[in-house]
Amino acid sequence: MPTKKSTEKLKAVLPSGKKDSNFFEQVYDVARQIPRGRVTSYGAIAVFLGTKMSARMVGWAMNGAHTLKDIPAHRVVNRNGMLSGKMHFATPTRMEELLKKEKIKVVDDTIVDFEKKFWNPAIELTI
DNA sequence: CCTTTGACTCACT
DNA sequence: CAGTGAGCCAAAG
Repeated sequence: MPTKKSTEKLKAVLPSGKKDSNFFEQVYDVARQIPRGRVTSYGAIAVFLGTKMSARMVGWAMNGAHTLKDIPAHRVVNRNGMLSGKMHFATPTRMEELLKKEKIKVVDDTIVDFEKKFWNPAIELTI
């Protein structure tokens, strides 16, 4: 299990320079592993992390992930498949375009066939 | 240290 | 069926 690799990255993971925040680490680790052309939801990641009720934290972590640029935050949307976080990108249309580049159809700020493109970390990563 | 907020979700009205 | 409220946890101010 390539967990060691994630540990290396720990040094630059947090915006505040705090490397003890295991929560953020996990969120970033999962987000990085989202396959191209697939998407997941904040809630799914939250469940995977064990804090299923608090998907907000995932979104908050994504905010920090924005600085790292190695995190495909555009592949993470809310449970409806709507690009709720698009406004947090450089441009509101950036997220949409990134998704379209990955063959993901986006209509009205919502991912088409979201359930079909859905990537469940709890299953794919099989903890 | 206490208050506010935040890219969510579920549930009740 | 749609809207509003509350719950959840952690970080930033």
